[in-house]
Amino acid sequence: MSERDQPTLLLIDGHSLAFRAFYALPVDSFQASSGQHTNAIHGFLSMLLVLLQKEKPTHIGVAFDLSRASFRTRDYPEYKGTRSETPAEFVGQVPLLQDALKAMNVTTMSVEDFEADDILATLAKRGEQDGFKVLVVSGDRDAIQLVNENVTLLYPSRQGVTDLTRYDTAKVRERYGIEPWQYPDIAALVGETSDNLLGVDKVGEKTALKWLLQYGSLEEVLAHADEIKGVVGNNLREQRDRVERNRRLNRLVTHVELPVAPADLERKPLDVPAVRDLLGGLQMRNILERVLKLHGELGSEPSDATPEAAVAEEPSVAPPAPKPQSLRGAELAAWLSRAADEAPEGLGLLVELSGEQILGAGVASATESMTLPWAPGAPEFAPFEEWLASDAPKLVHDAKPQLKALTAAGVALGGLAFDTLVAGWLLRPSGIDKTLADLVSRYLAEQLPESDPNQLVPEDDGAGAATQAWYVGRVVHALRRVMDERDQRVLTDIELPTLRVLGRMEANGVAIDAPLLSDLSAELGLRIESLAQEAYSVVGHELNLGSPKQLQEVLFVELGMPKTRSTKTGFSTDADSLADLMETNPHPFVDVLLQHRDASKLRQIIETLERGIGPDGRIHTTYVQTGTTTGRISSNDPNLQNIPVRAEEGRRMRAAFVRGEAYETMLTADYSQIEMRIMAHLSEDAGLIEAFNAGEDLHRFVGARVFRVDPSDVSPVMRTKVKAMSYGLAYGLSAFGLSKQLRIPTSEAKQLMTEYFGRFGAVRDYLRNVVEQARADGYTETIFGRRRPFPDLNSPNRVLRDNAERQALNSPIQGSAADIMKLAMIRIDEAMREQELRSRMLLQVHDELVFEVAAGEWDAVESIVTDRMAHAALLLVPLDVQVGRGDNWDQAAH
DNA sequence: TCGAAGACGTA
DNA sequence: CGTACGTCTTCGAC
Repeated sequence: MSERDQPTLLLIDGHSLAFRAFYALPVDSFQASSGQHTNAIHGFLSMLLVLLQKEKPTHIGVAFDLSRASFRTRDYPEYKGTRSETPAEFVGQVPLLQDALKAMNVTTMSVEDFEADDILATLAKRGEQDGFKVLVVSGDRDAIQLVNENVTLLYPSRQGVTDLTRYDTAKVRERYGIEPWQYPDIAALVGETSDNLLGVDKVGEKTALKWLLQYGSLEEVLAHADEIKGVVGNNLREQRDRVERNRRLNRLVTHVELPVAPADLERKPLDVPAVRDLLGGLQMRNILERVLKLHGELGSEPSDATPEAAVAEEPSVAPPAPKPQSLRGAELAAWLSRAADEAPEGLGLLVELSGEQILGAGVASATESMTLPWAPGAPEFAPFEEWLASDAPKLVHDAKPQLKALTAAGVALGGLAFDTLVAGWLLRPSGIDKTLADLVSRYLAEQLPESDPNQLVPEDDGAGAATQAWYVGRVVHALRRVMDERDQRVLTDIELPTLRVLGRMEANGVAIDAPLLSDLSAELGLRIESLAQEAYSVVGHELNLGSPKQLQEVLFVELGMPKTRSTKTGFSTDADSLADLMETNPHPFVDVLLQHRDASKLRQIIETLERGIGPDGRIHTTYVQTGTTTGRISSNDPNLQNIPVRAEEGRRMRAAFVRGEAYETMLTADYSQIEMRIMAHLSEDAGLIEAFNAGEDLHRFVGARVFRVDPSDVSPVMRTKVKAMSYGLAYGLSAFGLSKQLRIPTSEAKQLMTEYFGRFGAVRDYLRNVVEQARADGYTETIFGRRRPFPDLNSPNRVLRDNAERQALNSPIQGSAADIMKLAMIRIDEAMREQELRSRMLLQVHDELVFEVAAGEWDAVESIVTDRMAHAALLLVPLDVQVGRGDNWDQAAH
């Protein structure tokens, strides 16, 4: 038989692969509307499909464990005893997976008293004898012993399931330095943690391999155990029982009695209706399509309809995009009215833009789409503008720029009912789904057709505006099925109204005193130049002060300074490290360098701001509503949320943010200690609640409790320490971190934390509880129901897990504060519009808002702002709002 | 030209 | 070995 004609037998350990899939794919993302989890099924079938395609096996079999009990557990009851309870979400998927395989006409089998790998071993051996090329897929390393010139093991990698490492004889030799059949000898000596098999103490792969190479086999190693010196030799002699037991248990059985022979496992065509029924019912559209596609490529089963026809009949398979129509005038009015009536859930809408310029629009229902070569004001599209302005629900992807363009063109947009970008972010705030195409692929398991940039709107047969609008509507449909009422409320009550407010703020912009900025920039330029010269003369040569690499050379080599904290590429030259250096080794170079850095940073910020000033003399930042994991808003292009404020020079920069000419003054309003207040609310800590209700200086109050003194006796040092501790709490600060920040010994930091938690115990309980709850739930939640998933809380990787714990601790606090600020903004905006004030909201910096106030409106604005901010949420402690007034941002902040 | 790393500004 | 961001510069890979 020629190589080409040799039949290939694919043997899979079903349980172990499905289990890998379960942990490789997020359980929450694969769920049918019934609540049935499908991630393991999905992952397993993905892997199977890849294998069918790549390996083209002629015969297939999948073996499952019947239960945990087997002849091995009778021999050694603790076998696999350390494995924790199988998650319920997984257990429920196994029978469904078996059904799916049955529908695909793939033989599955289980045998009482044996594990799946024994079945595979038996079939592999027979298959080899019968002339098959055998592929074994198993996540159990013991399967390595099966490898030989006719048998290859495919072993799943740590992360995915579709990523399989191919172990043939050569690969095993390369990886383990032995022949495959010797692997159980190594494993017997080393042990296998996952099977609860202890090996010989202090013996790892290296030692085991050395012995095997020296004596030739495990038997010989044991026979010569007396000759082996040292502690390991002793251990081997004392623990040879373990080795013998391990070797007994890890030998796979090749004589399991089976009802089938390899030849019976021939690949057969699918039972198409059964496959559709099962996978369709589980809403696994993507997998279903792939299965049917592969089936079609097999070209079998002539009795069934062609795959294309089958797709059209089956509603769970992607419908083709409707051909866009193009109507205008009365016909358009009639279409819109009928489509809107037929789709009470809303119509997809896309306003096509080039910058702020409107190029056209697309509208779509579930079955029809409309392309509009529309320019605002064109009479033949008047019905469209009326529909836009009406309350009729619109479904949009990334509505903010479209809303802004419409507003700028004098067109109103009413009834914004859904934004797929925002909703996608609410479900997965870690931010992987950024485009409509991402959402289409995740939630519809389809590909958004490529849009042709050269294509004009009317000829819309790719992803033009109409087709995109149609996809938006379908994504909304899919998203609504995965969103519960809580998700929907966050979207409707918080995010969509916030989107409108942000749009207005961006359009408003903030006026800049450009001459003030350029004066400051020039002054800084001079200072930077002279500081650089000074630095060069101190070290005796020129260098690039902005290059950490060159700085390291000068600091640690030329000047011989002690090494600082190490980084990936060497040693740190950051401000903290340099400050440490100044303590032990004061040197003029370090001092000059720090000043130079300071001035350069400031000038750099100024230059960025100057580039951002528009023709109207104002800076229009962009607020990114979907840019953070916690619910905060971010600002970019330019970022106006990191304008310096701490240093004196920074304040001069803020003084360049001024009221517009038509306005009387600026108003700033900020929440004081909002995160600590949220902490008080969430933890219900009596002491902290009292602190806020007492109305006394928070840190003085807390200091008095922690140091057991009278509030009037809290010294500035005590206050600083307590303040750092309080702020650090919400970040998961450790004693080490606290000691570093306060430059005090770790022991003192530890002591401080102990005292603090002794007095505010409910805070500690709360913080612990948040993490535990998140570990159990897989997510955290803010006061208003915004969720953030935390897949890493159960990670075996400690760094990942520790990071996730701190994030989980911080998220409800930062996120609730963000929610409160958004609600306040919505209500302020609403009240200002109701009262028809000309004053405008300009900036949001997380806990601060900046307004410009029109003449005569101060009292009204101040009262609205204070009231709406203070009452945005009802907590166990009051929300304190500080308001300031001035001609510019700096002045108004005091 | 791009991305990573380091640095640093804000809440 | 403290959360959440955005932007700049340098430097090495492409």
